[in-house]
Amino acid sequence: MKKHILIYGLCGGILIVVLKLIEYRFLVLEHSVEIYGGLVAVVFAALGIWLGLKLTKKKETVVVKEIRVAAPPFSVNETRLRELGITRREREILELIAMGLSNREIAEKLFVSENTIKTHSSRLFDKLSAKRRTQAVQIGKELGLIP
Amino acid sequence: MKKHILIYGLCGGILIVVLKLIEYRFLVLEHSVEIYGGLVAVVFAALGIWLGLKLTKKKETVVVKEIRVAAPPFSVNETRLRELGITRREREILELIAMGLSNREIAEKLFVSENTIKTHSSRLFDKLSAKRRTQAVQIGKELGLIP
DNA sequence: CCCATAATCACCCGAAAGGATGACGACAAA
DNA sequence: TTTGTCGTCATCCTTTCGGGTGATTATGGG
Repeated sequence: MKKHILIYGLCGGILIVVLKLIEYRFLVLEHSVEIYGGLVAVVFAALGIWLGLKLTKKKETVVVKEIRVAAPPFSVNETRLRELGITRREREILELIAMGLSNREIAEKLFVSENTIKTHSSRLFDKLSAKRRTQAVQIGKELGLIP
Repeated sequence: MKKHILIYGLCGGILIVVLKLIEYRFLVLEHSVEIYGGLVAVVFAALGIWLGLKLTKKKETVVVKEIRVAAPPFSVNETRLRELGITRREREILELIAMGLSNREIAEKLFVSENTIKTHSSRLFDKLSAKRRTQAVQIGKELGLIP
């Protein structure tokens, strides 16, 4: 900032000197004072505008717009799955449970017996420390196991 | 914008006239030309700065920052609640079911009998066309009844 | 090839959930 | 005042869930 002011003053000084010289050598006219004033005015006005622009140039107003993303991308938390020792089949069944299917419906969907689903879900609940399927769903969502 | 330029020019003219008068009446000194030039310089520099600021004032650079919000604000879909004729109590119980609580736990939490919870949930499932509590949760989330 | 793991299935039993129905008091709207 | 909704509670009964235990079959890694 001080640099600007220095340059500014320097320009003024130089200008005055230059004008002085010009006045005494080439512009010895009738209205030299008016011309002189006009020139000074023009030059300093230009400098002022330039300075004004300089001063406000970097003042970008950062408007932070919070944009809600429509479809938050979901990816299965594989790490947590491994941590808890949950198998693919178990995770798959958790997903179907979250969709509101009964054990029988899941069994039919996967072409296996209902007992199989029961064992899978039992082990799943153990690993998730869940006592009910609704709780398993809630925990599963929290851990990023299901969308 | 044209108005600004007009004012600008007008100021210049008035200034010159004023300075002329001053020069011939009070400031008949040795370095009157320098003083005159200096005054003109100062005034026009000020005007230039002002003009520069004016010109760039509204040029705010809008930077759009996309921020993924951790907790998307949730508001209950009252309209859908009314459409389905779901009461406050029923919605409240749906929320507790979604949290993974059993009927007994909900009953204890709300200081009512377990039978009451069962009636509420039964009516709720009817209104949601759900056959199971897990399904009710899934539908409830889809309809924006619960977060 | 053998072993560990995953997936499959069965049976039993108790607990939880769900369906149907009836009832009662509070409270607000008509 | 009557009517309707809401919240409450109960009883009976069926279905679903969940725990426990045991067993068989693939399948892939060492």
